[in-house]
Amino acid sequence: MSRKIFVSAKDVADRAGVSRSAVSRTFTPGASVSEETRRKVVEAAEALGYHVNHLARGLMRNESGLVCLIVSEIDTPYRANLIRALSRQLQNASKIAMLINTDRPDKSVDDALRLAISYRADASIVLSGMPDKSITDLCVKSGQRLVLINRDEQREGALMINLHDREAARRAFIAFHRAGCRRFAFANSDAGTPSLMAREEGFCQAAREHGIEVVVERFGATRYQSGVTLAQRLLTREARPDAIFCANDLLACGVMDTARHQFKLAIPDDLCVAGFDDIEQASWASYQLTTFAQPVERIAEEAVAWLGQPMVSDNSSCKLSAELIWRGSVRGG
Amino acid sequence: MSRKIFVSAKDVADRAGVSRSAVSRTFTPGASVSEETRRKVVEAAEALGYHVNHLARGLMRNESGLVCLIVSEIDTPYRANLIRALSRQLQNASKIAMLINTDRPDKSVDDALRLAISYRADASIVLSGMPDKSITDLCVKSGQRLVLINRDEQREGALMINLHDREAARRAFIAFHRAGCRRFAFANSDAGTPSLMAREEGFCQAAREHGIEVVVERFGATRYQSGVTLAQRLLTREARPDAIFCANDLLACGVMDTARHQFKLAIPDDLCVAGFDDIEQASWASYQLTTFAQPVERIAEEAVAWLGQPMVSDNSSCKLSAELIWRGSVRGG
DNA sequence: TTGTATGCGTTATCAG
DNA sequence: CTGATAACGCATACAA
Repeated sequence: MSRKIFVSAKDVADRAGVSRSAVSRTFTPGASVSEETRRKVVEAAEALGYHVNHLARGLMRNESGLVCLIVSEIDTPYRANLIRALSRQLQNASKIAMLINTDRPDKSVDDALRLAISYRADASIVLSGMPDKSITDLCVKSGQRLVLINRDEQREGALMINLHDREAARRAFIAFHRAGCRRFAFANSDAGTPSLMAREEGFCQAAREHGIEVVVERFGATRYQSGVTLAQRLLTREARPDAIFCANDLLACGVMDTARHQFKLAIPDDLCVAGFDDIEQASWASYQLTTFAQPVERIAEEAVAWLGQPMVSDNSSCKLSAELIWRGSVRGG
Repeated sequence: MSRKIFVSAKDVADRAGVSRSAVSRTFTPGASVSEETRRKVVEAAEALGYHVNHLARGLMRNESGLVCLIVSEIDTPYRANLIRALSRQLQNASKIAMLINTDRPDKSVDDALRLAISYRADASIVLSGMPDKSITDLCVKSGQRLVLINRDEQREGALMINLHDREAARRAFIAFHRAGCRRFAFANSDAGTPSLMAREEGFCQAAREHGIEVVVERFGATRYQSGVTLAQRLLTREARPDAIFCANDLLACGVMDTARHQFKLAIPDDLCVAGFDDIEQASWASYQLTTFAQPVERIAEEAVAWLGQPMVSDNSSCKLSAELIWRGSVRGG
């Protein structure tokens, strides 16, 4: 057990020959303190290695400066990218990100939010899973801000950031159709996440309006390996699809690799593939995947900006568009 | 400005008809409290939605439960994976990760450590950059634990976790040599990170012992795009290399894609490639990259375990081995 | 086992 | 502009 010895404002005050209040004011932006006093305080603080105790400050101000990021599968390219953007923009707003990993099922989102409350986080941003209404109500009642990204569910007092998934999926269908594709498939995981389901429904809906039925296959986690399995199932069908829209890029990469290496298909000649997210790998020469870019920086921007605004009682909503990125995995363009 | 209203231990005490201390004891593991009192307290806490204020508790115990992760380029596969492992294992140890992004140069590692001190973090784990000695000394003097991963520099009182980079690089050379390769190259970024340089030196050293000179090329960030440029430089040389060892997998992916698509080379027949890290993409069908796996879980394990041990004054060191993963990008095996 | 009193480091309030 | 004093919510030594 290491007894930590931190230098306090009192130590600085003693050394500088001023009161504790003077020290406090020196480190509070916008407080009135004479140049002479400030100089003495800063000098003493420097010499002693003093740093304001944010725990105590948070206790007083009832504002910790902590923002809780609740997320699973951090190592997924899209998630990692979003976390990067969020942590950067939070820092710009003088806030600091607490990371709560909900990979383990027993560490549920509800527990994570409880932890956020314990640390008196100014806000929580949920990127994975969906918290229970009772716990989100508690957050809001406690005055904690709540942001739900791609969760697509109503929560009193929270900000919901979503994409126009259905519209994007519709555009994907049209692109395939113009490319001369005739047998359409949708490759999905069995996660059942609202945004993934919206893409599936939007794609099928658009096809139906053209009198075309889509083959839907769902399997496993939303990862590369599931894409492999999905491709094996889809490409061994009697009427082999010539267009596969994947719920996200990770699945698409698995589908493309399997189509090429196992089934010896040429992309886009034999098979057109599109994905969603625009992860870095989509632009790699091996894939050149046509996909929809999530506006990651915009999402982070909207979330952080909302945190700076005064609280309103009813729920806010923010709908953003995904940009179609044309690459070589779909003919034409 | 939202005035946050949290329920305090006093509120719970009033409702339960007991003293504040009884409430405190109920939520302090190992404190002596009667079953009857505990029941009343828990009931009242449940009803009111009470959560212990970790800020105040940290203030008292001088132990915040916060551990600071200092890292740049979070969206890189290897980093994201390490962060995932660390955050998970920290949670198992009842600690919580604060993420500090040092992407922006003005947000240096030193500033990050200062922030960690301000939040009275129990420890800081540095994954990127190298803090100044004055600031690490301050950390240690303040009783804050410090872990440096792959930083390869001595710091009083810190734990340094490193890999046997040189030995791994030596094994890479031997593998190439056995595969019949004759013209060796090393593809590095110009980041100059100790671990990257150690791999370069180890590879060159091993070659020198066989009387072979290695062509070394360094360029840009340690990312895919730099791999593209490096391949273009190396593969247009008069004596084209038939073996390229890359400082990490991201560079290797860029090198492989460029060798195949731009230079129409077959891997491993015309060119053998190996990397380092064993990121997920290395196992994808398009790459099948022979590489060295960083023991990510072990690294996280060692770091977290060390945090639970009593502090010692001198510095600790932990050297781990990277495991050679044979795949198809090198002949033989 | 329980309650009372005190202190942790900070900021806000108020008198000077 | 400055200094004293009262909170903030919690844990603990001590007395009961």
